[in-house]
Amino acid sequence: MGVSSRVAGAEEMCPYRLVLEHVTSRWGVLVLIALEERSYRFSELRREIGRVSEKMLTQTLQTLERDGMVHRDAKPVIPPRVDYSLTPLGREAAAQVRTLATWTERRMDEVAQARVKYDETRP
Amino acid sequence: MGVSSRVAGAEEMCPYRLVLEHVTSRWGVLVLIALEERSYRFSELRREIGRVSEKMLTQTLQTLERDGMVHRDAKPVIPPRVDYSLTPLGREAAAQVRTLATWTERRMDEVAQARVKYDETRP
DNA sequence: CAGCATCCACAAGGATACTG
DNA sequence: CAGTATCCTTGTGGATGCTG
Repeated sequence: MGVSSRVAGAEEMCPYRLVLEHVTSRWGVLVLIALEERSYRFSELRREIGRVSEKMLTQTLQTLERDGMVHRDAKPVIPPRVDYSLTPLGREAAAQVRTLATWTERRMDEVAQARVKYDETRP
Repeated sequence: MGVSSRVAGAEEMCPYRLVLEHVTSRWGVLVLIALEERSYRFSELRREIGRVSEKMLTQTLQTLERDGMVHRDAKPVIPPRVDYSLTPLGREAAAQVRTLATWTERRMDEVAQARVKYDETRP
């Protein structure tokens, strides 16, 4: 997910698929779910999510801000303070994503069972 | 999305996040949505989705099969015939993913507007 | 603190050729 | 037809160093 919203093959893809990918991307999901609870400062969010490089968090936040999902509030103070929160649109997205994430979590043992079956029938 | 379910950094990730990524992956989404309507043969599905490399489709199908979302029915005939369909678990996943996709599609003009605003306030 | 710019390694993913 | 195997290009994303 690039700053200018580039993804492999992005050019020939219908626009909504692009937004879908932003929202369901690796860090997109986590950012949305985190911000659904409350607003976060940059490095606060970084710690909350864990193991995100600064670069990826920045890119993710910018992409989601550009898509109108995230609101960025930069306070003109020193040292800089920037708060991130969800827009109403982002809030809807977050709810959907969280639903999917929760569903996945709750179905994990079914998945695990399926994997065992799959694996034991081949080398 | 690799055959053995590898993703960058997969090792240090909680397992459910991995499944979530399979389901929301580029081709995963499209496969699930397509198979929700009806079952497909391999190359039928390839045409339906469009611009998937054979390799990616194979990988995606195998991963989703291993996760217990997709059922693979290989008929022992010549020429080979393989039908793919959704399992009950896959059906649930597909419904969620489709909901999210539909939501995204319907919100596209809000996103578009947000982008214009975002873009016009910077070089 | 909150970023941006750069470099770099590795993995995703496409193209091609081949097989059961 | 439905894949597998291989090569090769591209992009993703981490690490580092610098700035307002």
